[in-house]
Amino acid sequence: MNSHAMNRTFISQLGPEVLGKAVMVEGWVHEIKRLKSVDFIMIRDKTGIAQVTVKKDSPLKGFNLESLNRESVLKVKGLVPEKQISRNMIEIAATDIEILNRSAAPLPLPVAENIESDLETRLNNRFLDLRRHENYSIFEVKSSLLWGIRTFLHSQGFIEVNTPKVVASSTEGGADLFKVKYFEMDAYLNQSPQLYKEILISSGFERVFEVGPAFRAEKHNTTHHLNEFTSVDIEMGFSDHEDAMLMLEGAVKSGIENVVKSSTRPSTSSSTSLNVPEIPFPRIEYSRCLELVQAAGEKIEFGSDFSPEQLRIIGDSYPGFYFITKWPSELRPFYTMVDPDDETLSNSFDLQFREREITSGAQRVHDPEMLRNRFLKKGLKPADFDFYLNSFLYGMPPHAGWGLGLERLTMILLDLKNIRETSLFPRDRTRIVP
RNA sequence: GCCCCGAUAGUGUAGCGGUCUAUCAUACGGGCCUGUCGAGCCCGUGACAUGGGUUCAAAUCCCGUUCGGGGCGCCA
Repeated sequence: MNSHAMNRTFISQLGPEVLGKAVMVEGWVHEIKRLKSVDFIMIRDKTGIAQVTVKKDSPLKGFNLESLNRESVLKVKGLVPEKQISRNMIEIAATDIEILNRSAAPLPLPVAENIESDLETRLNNRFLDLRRHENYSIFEVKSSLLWGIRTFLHSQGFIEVNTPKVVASSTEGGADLFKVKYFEMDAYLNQSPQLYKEILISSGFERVFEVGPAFRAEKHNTTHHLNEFTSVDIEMGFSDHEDAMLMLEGAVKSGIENVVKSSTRPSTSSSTSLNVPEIPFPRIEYSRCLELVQAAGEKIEFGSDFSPEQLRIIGDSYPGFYFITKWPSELRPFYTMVDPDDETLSNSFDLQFREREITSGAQRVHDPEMLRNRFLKKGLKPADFDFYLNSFLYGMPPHAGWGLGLERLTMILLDLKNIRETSLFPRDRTRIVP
């Protein structure tokens, strides 16, 4: 830290102990109020808002209040008066104001006003939108959440890895991939680190996790899908789906604990779900969910996925986090282990929060012959996946893992209506800028 | 990909055939004002996405285009 930063005080740190003392704060002009005998400048940094007062008779060099716009960047030195007149924020009597940079006016988006703008307008001017504390706090929560998950996984002997996002072939065959030019070759943006983290299990890493982008070229248009999202993935050797579920609920609990502990309280409307959940989460078998949904009068047969409406029915019975386990084999990707007791089922699970899916996981197939057959059954060419299959030929341990959508989890914790709010610069069907 | 819906000042909105030289709030510019704190008061600037059509008359009705929203499918 340099001497400049050391002189600066964050606004939230201006407490009773600074009364009568000289301070220096830096930030943006939140609001200006000019009265006859005194001018007020609300200054905002990422921690809070303070009121800078300038008496009309106080000569401030290099300072021209008349031409000062909102959102200009200031460095203010001043005295914090013993006698505070301001009712809801700390007051600083300015002795020196330096305009570090000016803002243009009018703003394309209100920062200080309580006017709701369309998400479209907000995203087009995201840099300004994020100056609002309630929006910043979403990313504070997301960061704390991830930190808590990372801490937990480290405590369980996982190491964090990074695998390629530019790949030659599809992971699961199903989801659409973004095609990119890679010199003279065709390549794709990876939809999941699945194959690579499994290879690392063959490499003897035993426990790995990765936090990285995943790309899905699906033309969905919903409030809970992004074409680029942050996937938290784990894979663990000598383990099955039960082990993976233990890790998952532990990680989620640890993440939320960290949010509750460290957040400066999200100012988002309703953060009712921000209680540390009890573990273990309920484990509900797919067949049980099927009964539940059928009992509610829905038409669904074994082998079908649940519609949003049907997930709502299940969610009503299990408010909070719960696992749906033992999914039909045919609904799962080729690398999913079948249930040895019932070939039609798989050792798989989804983590749900009410009607929302957050995580998908399973024990994986580790027998190369079985894997080859699964490829064929799903209509995939094993030859395209030699780089992956080869790692199964020379000693691949049984293993399991999961992938968690970080934006989904953040959205759920903060009860946000649109997943785009949880991505700094979301990529959806039509948006690649900014 | 399918099905609904929408587009009015910087921002968010009202208006849904003539009374629209278009409402309100806020921002912005100017002025006033016991230190304001969701400040207040006065004045001002500023908009009907786009092309065609119907009509004596279109922000308003119809069609196309562009852009956007929601739901479904698929998934994390």
